[in-house]
Amino acid sequence: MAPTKIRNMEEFAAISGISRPTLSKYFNNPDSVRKSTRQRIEAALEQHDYRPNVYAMNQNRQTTRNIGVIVPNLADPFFNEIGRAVEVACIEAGYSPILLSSHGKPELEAENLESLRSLKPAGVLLAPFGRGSDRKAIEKFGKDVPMVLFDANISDSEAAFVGTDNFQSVGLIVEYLCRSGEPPCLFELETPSNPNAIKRRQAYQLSMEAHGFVPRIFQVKGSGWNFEEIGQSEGGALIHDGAFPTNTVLCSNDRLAIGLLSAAYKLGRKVGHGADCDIRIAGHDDHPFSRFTCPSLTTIAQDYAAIAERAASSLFRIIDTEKTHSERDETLFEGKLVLRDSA
Amino acid sequence: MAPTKIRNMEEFAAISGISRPTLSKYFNNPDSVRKSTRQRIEAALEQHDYRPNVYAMNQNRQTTRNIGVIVPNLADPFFNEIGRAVEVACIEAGYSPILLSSHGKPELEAENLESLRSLKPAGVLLAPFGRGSDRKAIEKFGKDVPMVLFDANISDSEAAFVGTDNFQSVGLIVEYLCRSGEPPCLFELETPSNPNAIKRRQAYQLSMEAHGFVPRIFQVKGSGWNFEEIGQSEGGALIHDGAFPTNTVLCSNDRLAIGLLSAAYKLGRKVGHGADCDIRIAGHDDHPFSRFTCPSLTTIAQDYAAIAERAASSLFRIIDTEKTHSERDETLFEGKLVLRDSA
DNA sequence: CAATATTATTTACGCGCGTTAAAAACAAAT
DNA sequence: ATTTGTTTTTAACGCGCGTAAATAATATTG
Repeated sequence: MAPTKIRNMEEFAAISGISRPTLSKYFNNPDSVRKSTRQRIEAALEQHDYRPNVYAMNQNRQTTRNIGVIVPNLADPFFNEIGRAVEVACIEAGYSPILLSSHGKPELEAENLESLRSLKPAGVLLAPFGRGSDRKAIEKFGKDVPMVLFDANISDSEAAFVGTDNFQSVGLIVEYLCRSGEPPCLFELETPSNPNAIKRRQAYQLSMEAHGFVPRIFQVKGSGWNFEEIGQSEGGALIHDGAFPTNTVLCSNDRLAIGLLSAAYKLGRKVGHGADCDIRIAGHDDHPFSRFTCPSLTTIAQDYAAIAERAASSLFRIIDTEKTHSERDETLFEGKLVLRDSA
Repeated sequence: MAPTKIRNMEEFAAISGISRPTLSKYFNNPDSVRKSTRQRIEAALEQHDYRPNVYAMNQNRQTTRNIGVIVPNLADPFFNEIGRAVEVACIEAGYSPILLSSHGKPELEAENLESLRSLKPAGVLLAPFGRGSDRKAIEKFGKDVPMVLFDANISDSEAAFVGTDNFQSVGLIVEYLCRSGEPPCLFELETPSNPNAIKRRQAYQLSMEAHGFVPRIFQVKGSGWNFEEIGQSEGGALIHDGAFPTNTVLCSNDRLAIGLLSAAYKLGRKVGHGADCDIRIAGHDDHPFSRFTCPSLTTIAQDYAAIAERAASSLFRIIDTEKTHSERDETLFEGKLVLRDSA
């Protein structure tokens, strides 16, 4: 704001009357200087608006204050929300998050990891694809950089993991569906792109057997991220053919359910738990749009906020203690049943 | 991949037999060295996998190969898609895009601009809030850094702009609705967060008058980005009260329409253009979910790809010619009518 | 007030690369 | 083979900051 433009820390030292090493300390951690000094610096800062050169700052550091956050697909509202929550947690802890999306392409995941490497991040929060992930690349990366996995786990990985307890959550909704009507069939992809899908299938089977019912699983062709499309076309075909042995369908995730709802509507089937309804449809994840589907979708809400918060704080702990892999810890949060109109 | 770890360009020069200045030239533009040299470098690169230190590279540069991309809200699928398209265009042109979301908060827009500034970007692609934007900050930024606006324009700005011709697109759908049934009312927010909404309202009025109908505009309370919620609650109230004078409602955007569809469903009104339908609902933007609503949504598709492509290439031209603001050019692409089941 | 602990200053080096100028090597063309 | 034009090498400086060691100044304590 002042007439004189400050070019570097040297000049700012001269104009503020504070030595450069002290300024350097201040910019790397304001609390590392005495209060009176801090106030003098901040006063000068308000008048001259100088900002240290980021590139020069980080060049000699072996590690920066950057935190890389990688999600498989930002276009998916689930990852959008959880990615955002993680970002906020990082900012609050004084780090600079860098949110990267792999846009549904597993090969981009490894690329993102590599491009993060050159940014010398203090740590990385990764929501891996699972199936499609380059496990070796991730494993290798985890050895060099503190890393916490979230949402999707990678078995036999040494990295910490934070996610939802699919056995608990699926158990919850299966129990509800069995109790309130006909036992559910499971509707999912033939080649699930997400390891959670595998856990959910197992959980469904276990849960059904626990209630004395025989599990009925319907796997449809299709891969990738266009779940709604697949749910609509393949799921619609199943409805049309009367393939489901009961009137209740549990979808592996909400996006499939949204497609299935759309198909049911097109076929003139009334969805819901009323006496006049033809079919019940439930999902998993509490997708932001699930409240606005027709009818609104009964589903399981994951605890986005808790997962993000915990993933971030786990990472910070690892960064601080420099113990890249202490005891392999795995934190699972419970899902909550969200009762709406579709089931 | 080789046993020896290369620490810096000096070492890579030694091991590859190429002088450091030549390597430096190569990394800044591979085409600036002779083909035979380039091949030697690339051969060495494959064996030793060395990557220049990004921070050291950029420290002495006044401008980098980074391109900042700022959108108001990545959680909105529209901005997600167009943001991604812009990213791809930048990568293909050899730049490193940095995609930032303001998360629906106008104040974050200015912050993002500031944090970009310290990254010394070669240019910035900005989709501004419009109404809520800090116009002065944007104007000032545009004087320092090459900038192209997209999606939403800022009047009396000197920056180039690329977007959709709302007059054309709204004219198109109004014409269709008038021709195929009762003339549409307009459903929108009282305080639109996006300048496109204002243009669309004007376009609606003009278009209705051109067809000899009197425009009927319904503005509901609510601001922010929870369009579906507002569409559902406020729009639902309007339907319930029989406030709409005709059976056709054009929504200012698809997300409002999705909320309105949800409300109509809850109220038991059949949406569509069939003889047995109670109401027609149309939107604007061709939201990714519009194909899966019940019924599927008739809307206007913006040409995402063209807008992104053009915004990026405009920016590159400005960067190359260093003429920050040549003739103020404004490029508008046409929207396409997407006929589905809702209207 | 003196003794001690904490914080700031001075001085100086190094990081990895951009960049330049002059010299050398190389390629193309007469 | 010589000239000319282009590319590479050599040598050297600087960027803005981190960081370390020694010294000086300032707080804290009894």
